[in-house]
Amino acid sequence: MDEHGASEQKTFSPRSTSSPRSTIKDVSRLAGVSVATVSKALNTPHVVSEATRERVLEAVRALDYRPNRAARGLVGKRTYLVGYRLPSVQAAGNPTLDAFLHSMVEAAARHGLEIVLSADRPRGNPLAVYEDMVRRGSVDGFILSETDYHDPRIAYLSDQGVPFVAFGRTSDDDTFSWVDVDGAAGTAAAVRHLVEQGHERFGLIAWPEGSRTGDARVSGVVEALEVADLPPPRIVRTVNGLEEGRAALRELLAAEPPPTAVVTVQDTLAIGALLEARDLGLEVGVDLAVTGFDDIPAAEMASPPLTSVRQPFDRVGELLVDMLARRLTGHHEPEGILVTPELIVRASSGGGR
Amino acid sequence: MDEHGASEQKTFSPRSTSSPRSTIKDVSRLAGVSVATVSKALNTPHVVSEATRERVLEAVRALDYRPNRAARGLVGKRTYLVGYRLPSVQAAGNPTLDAFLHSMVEAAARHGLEIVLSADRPRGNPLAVYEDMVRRGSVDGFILSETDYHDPRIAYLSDQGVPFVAFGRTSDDDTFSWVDVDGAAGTAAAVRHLVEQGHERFGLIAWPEGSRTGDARVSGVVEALEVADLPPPRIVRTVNGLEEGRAALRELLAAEPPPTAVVTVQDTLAIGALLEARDLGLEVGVDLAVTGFDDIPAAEMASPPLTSVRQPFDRVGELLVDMLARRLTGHHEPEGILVTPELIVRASSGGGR
DNA sequence: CTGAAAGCGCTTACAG
DNA sequence: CTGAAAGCGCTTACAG
Repeated sequence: MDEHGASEQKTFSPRSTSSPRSTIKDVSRLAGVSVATVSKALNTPHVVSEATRERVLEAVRALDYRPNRAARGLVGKRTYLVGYRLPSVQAAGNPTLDAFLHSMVEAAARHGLEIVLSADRPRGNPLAVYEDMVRRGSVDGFILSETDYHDPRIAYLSDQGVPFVAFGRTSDDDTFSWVDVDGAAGTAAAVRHLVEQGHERFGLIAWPEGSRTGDARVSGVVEALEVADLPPPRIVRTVNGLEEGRAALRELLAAEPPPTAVVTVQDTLAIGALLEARDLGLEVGVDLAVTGFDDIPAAEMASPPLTSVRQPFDRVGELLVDMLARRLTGHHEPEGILVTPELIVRASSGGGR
Repeated sequence: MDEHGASEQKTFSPRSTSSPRSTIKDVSRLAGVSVATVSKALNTPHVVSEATRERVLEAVRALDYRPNRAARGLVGKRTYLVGYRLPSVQAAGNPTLDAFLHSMVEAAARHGLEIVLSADRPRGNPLAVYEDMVRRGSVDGFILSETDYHDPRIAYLSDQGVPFVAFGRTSDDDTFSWVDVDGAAGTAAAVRHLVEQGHERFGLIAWPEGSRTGDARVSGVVEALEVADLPPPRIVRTVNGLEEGRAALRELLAAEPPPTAVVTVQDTLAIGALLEARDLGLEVGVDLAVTGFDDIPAAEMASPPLTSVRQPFDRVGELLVDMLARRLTGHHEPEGILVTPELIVRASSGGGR
């Protein structure tokens, strides 16, 4: 199936020249100075003479020396590692993990940090994985996502004095650093856009009450309609899923008179509504408007393409890492940054006379 | 927006009891033995007496002691860390990163390992990030994905004697350990399924020649048609994208007579074809069959739902980590595991009289 | 079976 | 400005 690589393979392995990694001792020997001086030339260059510094740097280059991570961490009490627990898979969607991870990893690299992954242990103490990393000193701090009301990780890490930053606030007087996406602003933008199209009767497909993220998205709809002096939305609450979206739409359309615009808190629900509307003989974007949230890849591929609210995950990841890097270098006052999502208008939100 | 968390926040921070992490010395003191004995009780329990072992374990429990990672790594020449470079974002799709990462992280945890992420540096030496980690000894080994013909990382790591395993073979006589998904088997299964439906004229939307993954998927189609004694597919080559899929379908349908079944090497292309077919007045699953590859979330949400080939990323991640863990504990013979993907049949592949 | 000692590769006071 | 020394928290020969 691929004869290409077969014969050339050897070309790439020019014998094991495997240079044993060089240590600070090798550098000191080659530069003719003590190891202490090498260390200083690298970490606090201003305390060594220029001549010395240059000879050291030259030796470093010649040997392709890089300080050993473990040794550096052991004496410096720093690992240059940041812990991040992957969101649970069933946290439906996570279409966004990709962009989020990338932005974190790249920002981390700029600070000389790396991201270490962990996963939730199936059932059992949700703190276990954090306790473990804290106690073995394997990271300098954490980035938290999926924070919710009363997140126990926040109490634990604060208590232990371990630096962390959170994607998501938990209350209005948070005493830790966070970055959050203004979900209410996102759904409010969708509502305003629909109102401009002439829509007056709104339906809302939402999650069950009690999740920080979901509650914010609902409040954005409710408040934007108040501002527009329109009646509140008819709300159907359900969990993520295509079938759930279909059922919710049916329920909304059963009202008399039925809504002409349906806002949803997540794209999968919106796409379910799209499919159901078509089966019902309605032309979405003409007879009925539908909007989603998250702008998952499927939104653009839907028919008609789905208007959705896109969260700037690439910025969020970077902001979080920058914030944590500040924390790790002494900056202690908590800070919070609220990021505004962007409404991506596509054909599904037309209609409304 | 969320008054819930505000007041209760304090409940979770019962004063900073921040126990300074205990060290092996604390344990040795509490257990009344030397630190060497503590280390042995933990690492080579059979060399200490049962009584001692128990007293040590008790002290460990009492102090919630965990060996410091950096110290352990420094002396043991092991970091218990595995490096993984994220696939480039533009590697369109990666709908699968999520499942893949999860399975790797969870498998790693079972081996006492953790995954450290890195990202490709924009332009520049693609090996730089690996060289850096190797030279600072920050990981025990690597997991490679997106391997392609003549992957320079393989030569570099082999040469340096750094353990690694690859998601993807590069040739037939690979001298390293790999796990690969049998892409040819995947598209062949799609073809057989379509043949069973009565299809005889096939179109294939593929990537440009020269990618390991793409070439395998094409060969699966070609070979399955040969076996079925049917004419070869008409092939249109293009890059990923909805518009690209639409254009490719138009090109295929321009043939005389046009194909009744279109196989694609990726779901986005397939969904583009689906949308174009509808615009052309064709009913997919009746007038024309279309299949995809990857089973991205959008496949299920398409209309009609898209028949697609699903790669078992959750298994792949685990297999890779298990393999690497074996390598790290002395097992040296290279091994290869070929995993078969699964055809997920949905409505888009109907028709064919 | 147990412990004293050396050492992993660094950094950081501390003298000079 | 430079270097000798101590020490970070472990593990691993080596004696006893």
